[in-house]
Amino acid sequence: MPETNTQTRRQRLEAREDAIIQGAHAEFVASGFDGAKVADIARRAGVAEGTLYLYFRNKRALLAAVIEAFYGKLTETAEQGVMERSETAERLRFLARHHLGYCLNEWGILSLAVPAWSRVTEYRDSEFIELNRTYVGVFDRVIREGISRGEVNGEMPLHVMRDLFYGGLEYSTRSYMVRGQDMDDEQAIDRLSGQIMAMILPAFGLAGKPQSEPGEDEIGQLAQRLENAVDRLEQLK
Amino acid sequence: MPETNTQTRRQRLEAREDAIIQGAHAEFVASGFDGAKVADIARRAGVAEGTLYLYFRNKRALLAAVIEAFYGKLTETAEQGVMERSETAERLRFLARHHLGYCLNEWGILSLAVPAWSRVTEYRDSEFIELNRTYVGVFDRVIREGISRGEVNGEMPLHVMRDLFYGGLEYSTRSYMVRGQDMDDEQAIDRLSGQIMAMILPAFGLAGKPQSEPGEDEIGQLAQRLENAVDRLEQLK
Amino acid sequence: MPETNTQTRRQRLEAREDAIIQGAHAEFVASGFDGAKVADIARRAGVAEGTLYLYFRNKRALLAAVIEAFYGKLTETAEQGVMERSETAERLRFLARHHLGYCLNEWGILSLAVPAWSRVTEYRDSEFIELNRTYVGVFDRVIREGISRGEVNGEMPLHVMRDLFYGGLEYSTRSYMVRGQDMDDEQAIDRLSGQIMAMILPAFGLAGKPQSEPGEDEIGQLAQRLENAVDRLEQLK
Amino acid sequence: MPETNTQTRRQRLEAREDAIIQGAHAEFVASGFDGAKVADIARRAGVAEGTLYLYFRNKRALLAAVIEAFYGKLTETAEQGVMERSETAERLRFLARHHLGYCLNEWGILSLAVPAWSRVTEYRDSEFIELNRTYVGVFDRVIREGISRGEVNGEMPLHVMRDLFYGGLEYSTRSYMVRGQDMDDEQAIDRLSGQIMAMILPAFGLAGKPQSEPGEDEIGQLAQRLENAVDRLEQLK
DNA sequence: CATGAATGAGAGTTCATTCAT
DNA sequence: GATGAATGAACTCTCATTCAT
Repeated sequence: MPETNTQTRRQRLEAREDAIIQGAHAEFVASGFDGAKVADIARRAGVAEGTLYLYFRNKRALLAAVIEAFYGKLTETAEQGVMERSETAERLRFLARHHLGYCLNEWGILSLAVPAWSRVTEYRDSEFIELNRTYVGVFDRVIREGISRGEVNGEMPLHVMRDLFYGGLEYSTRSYMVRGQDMDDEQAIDRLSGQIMAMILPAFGLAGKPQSEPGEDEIGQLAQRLENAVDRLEQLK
Repeated sequence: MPETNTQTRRQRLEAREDAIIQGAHAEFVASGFDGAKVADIARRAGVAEGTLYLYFRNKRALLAAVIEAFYGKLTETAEQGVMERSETAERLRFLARHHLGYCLNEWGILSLAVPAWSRVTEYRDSEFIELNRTYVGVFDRVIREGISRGEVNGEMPLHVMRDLFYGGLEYSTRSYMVRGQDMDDEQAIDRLSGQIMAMILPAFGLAGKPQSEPGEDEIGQLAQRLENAVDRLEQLK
Repeated sequence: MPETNTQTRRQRLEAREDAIIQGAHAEFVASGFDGAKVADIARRAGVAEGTLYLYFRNKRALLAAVIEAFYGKLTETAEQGVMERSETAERLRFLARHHLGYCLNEWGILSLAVPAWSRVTEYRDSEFIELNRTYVGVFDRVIREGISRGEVNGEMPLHVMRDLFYGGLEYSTRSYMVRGQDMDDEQAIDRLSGQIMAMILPAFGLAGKPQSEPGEDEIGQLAQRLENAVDRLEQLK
Repeated sequence: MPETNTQTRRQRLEAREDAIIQGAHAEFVASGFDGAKVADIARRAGVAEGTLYLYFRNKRALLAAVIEAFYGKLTETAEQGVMERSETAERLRFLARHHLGYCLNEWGILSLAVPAWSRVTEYRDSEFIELNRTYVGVFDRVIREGISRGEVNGEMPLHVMRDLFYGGLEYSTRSYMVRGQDMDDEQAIDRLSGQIMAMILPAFGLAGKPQSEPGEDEIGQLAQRLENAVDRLEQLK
């Protein structure tokens, strides 16, 4: 009985903490750190304002918890997806889709950890940096293993590959969002990650896709396109 | 006399406006938008607080002015640098160094325009987006011309190339800053941009350095040029 | 059995109440009334916060209990010390040392009852006043008995003697604490109370100490000093 | 014109600062430091809450200003009153009435500086201590001069005399207020200070009132005067 | 009886904006 | 046009008190 009670109580506490983190997550995404009001976080979480401070020292600690939780989930699912695949190219394509998916839905969170990066002096930032480092560690391992397997060109610095990979993905998320979502997100993720990977994989030394090998077929395609263009021109006339 | 006066007065006003924008720029970079205090901006600009409101409706308008001025300079210098170079690879290398240089020194400003992107509803954002579009237009033109010249592989969508280029550069800026500056910035810029370009240029179809020696590949090049011509024809439509 | 139980239970309750009062005492001394946190009192007492409210209606009642307990002990020990002595001078010297000792160690508590005195309207104050009256009643009885014995000069109002006695002691405690404790407390108590009493006892009509009675020796000393002074004057010349 | 303007503006600022200090003074006296609400201080001063912070960094600084202003006035008037009198006994009687008057009307303020004394670690306290030291310096000088004139018995430590003087006065203020004001304050001041001084002056070696009638004690007096002369001679050295 | 998580009113403080000079 | 003192709404955080367990 007491055990059940304890169990129940502890569970309730954890459920509450989760609710608070979720509420904070939503509010931070919606309004940014400074724009987020503690009162609104509390309302979203369904608790009183004062209650927040039983779980987190202050607003900043709340942000830290949110980011930590987010990176935790991100890293875990990334790791899992990688383990389920064996080929390097496949793994990278998965990581790209995975990252892009989170970026698209929760763009705000990732950028919440960033502004702090500009003021390097702030010591708390190291916390976020560490989380990020752990996350990109998944990518690093994939690449290292690819190199040792001879699938990946090992001549270029790992960190450059990483920067290109994540930078390209995140920037294209922004671009996509700015263009305005004209297709559903699933499609967008597939398409965007596909395009990015089509450029990056070869750069990494991995054949983008075995796909159509260049050859005489290209000439055929070209001929086709020329004919189409001419058709259209004729119509314009 | 009155003309001189008017002239002088107008100049004085513009000088003030510039001073204010500069002060705001510095303060925004140092503290972010929410962290920036109007009082500090005024102090940096050497004017009274109230004076700011004679020139700009409110803090937000001040930010808009700062970003506009920044993008203006950014675009102008980019354009100029491109014009001074003729080869596509050279131009891209310049754009990379140029962008990286601004990123490194004024990281904050670029990110100030971004957070708004997450809240797509905010109508003012379109203003910043337009500025950014104009800026990256420089890159776009370089690429289009490169394609039409046959220097750049025209198979991949332009926006993907752009995302990879700017995304890779900005992400590596962040990485560099996080690692802690262990070399002076000039060196860092050369090195980082060099590494990024070493990966990107080949991906764009530009031989990193040794460049494609002319030879029997002429048929391929011909095909490429034909294809580019088609692209342009299609765009004309 | 039930009696034993009741007995045990009652004892437990009293022990708890005492623990709470002690904890509150310590916290109040350390932080003052407003600065004291109920949570800290509970921690010091080793009970839960809510438990405090089973024993005391609120924080204010807790303070009342603390002060009452403190004055109780103060009065009791004062009374006892007086009874163990018979001469008025001895008794007063004891009371001085006794009061000073408490002042030095528990300065905070006495002053906790005071601030309320400034807001005369607060009705609860009478409670503290009564406690203080009872306490100084010990002094009053000593004086009255001294007067009736002819040891004390009965011409001056009792309350003035009391004010001088306690006021002098408490003010010199403050002075001593401000100067910074440069001697151990036992010494300080002896010395301070000695000095104060040396002035007060004669004023009360009690010979401070039998000490050196004025006589012809004074003239000898004076002669000596005059000679010394003359010597020095001659040297100056 | 500009001078007049400046003058006016500066005067207005000073007037406001004074109003704020007065408002804070009243509120602090009425409610104590912790009990005082900044909002109420602002209302009493007739300014907005934010305005307070243009003049004083925070609530604590406000208290410091209040106490400083109070001690300033206290010291000044004390000094002046002393200068207008020449006999030591007269001077002390004046100081007593003077101190008592302030105590009676503004009891709260003096005690506001005290609670901090219990927590000796707080560095700001030294500020208050210094103010108090300056104030009692007036008393000290009166006594020292009295000693050098031979009017005051120089055998006892100065700080003990001081403690007795101020302690007695303040304690009797409290007693008086506790008893409930049954007479008007002017009367009370005269009476209380008279009673205290009647005990203290003799203890200081000053004949309370009737003063020593001249007579055969002439030899003793002569000795005293000689001794005083020696003192002064020694100090000249 | 005991607990301690939950509450929410209320505190001090900040700062973008205004307006009398 | 320029100033900067004044404003007051809005924020984060604290903590005495309550009450379901």
